[in-house]
Amino acid sequence: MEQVSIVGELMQGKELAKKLFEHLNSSSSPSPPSSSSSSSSSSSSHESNEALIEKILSTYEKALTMLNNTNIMKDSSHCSSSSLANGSTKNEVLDKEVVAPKNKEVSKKRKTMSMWTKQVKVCLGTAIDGSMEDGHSWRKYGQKDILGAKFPRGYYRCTHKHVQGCLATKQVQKSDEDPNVLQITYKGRHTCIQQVNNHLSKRATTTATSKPNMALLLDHHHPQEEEIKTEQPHETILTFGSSPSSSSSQELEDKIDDFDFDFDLDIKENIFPSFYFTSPTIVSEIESFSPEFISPTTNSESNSIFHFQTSDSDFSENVSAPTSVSKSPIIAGLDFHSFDDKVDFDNYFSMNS
DNA sequence: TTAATTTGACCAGA
DNA sequence: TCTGGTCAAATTAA
Repeated sequence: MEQVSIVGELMQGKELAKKLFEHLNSSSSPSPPSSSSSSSSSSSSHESNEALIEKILSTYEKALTMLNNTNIMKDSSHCSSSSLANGSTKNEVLDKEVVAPKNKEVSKKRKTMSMWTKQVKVCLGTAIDGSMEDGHSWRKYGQKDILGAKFPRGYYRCTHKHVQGCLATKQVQKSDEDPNVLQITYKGRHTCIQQVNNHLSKRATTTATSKPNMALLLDHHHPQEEEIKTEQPHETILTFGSSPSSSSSQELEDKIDDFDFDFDLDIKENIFPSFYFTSPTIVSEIESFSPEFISPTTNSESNSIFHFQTSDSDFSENVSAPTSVSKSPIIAGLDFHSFDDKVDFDNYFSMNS
């Protein structure tokens, strides 16, 4: 039914990505542009790149919207206690993206904020302090006893809120049923530049030390970041994307610069880095297409998450850190690489309203 | 001294 | 009026 058109959209996206890749290669000067000076390239080239990016996003959005339409709340019940690969961490992912995004407008103050929740299983004694590493620095700004809940809810905002106007917040609350489970609800997206730079610098390191993509698959198992890096509302799709809150041309330009930098690191060297979905709904939907469509993870314990690739666990917010290592699958013959953390398919999928 | 956390008060939506 | 979310002063930690 819709699968054909979804695949078609994805194929189109791939073609556009190829074009963009070629475009970037052809337009790159002998000396690679720095992240801060990449915007100095010809404006026409820049514009066409932008147009390509928009097309790519459009195709992916269509595909994901189709997926979304055919897969609403398919699974929210399974709760695999997937162990971490190295077993050295104190935290453990219980489930990811357990709750579908709640796009209800919570209040006037945050009426445009998308929400999504994850559950994280923690060891006894782990405080409900929201300090579990998820790639962001959070500052607690409040705590409330919630009616009907055994445990108080902690409110956290991005540390860079005041400096950079980052509006990302999260709420951390122990589950009533299982105090070992933290329910973390994220709201808003990170717009803090430091966050982006962290991605890039970390990934730059990774890329420099691990040549092929496959190398990225197997490395970087940061215990504290095992848990989850899951984000973001749909407006995050690209870091330079269509966030309503980051619509200024300067921001856009900055982010495009970041994007260029990404290509320097990732595309020019190796094609696109891979991505992986974190939402079980996406995974199950894709898997339902065809057994051959995706080669599922071989990890038997991680049945709730399908990772297209585990790569740099420092992808921070945009991707969910894997609980286990899985190989990079080939989707319908596509070498389905994407723009790394710049493209958040998961959010795209889950946050489309 | 600076940054982070705590906690009571305030605000807005239901 | 109740409740959840946020603010901001006081407190604590680094």
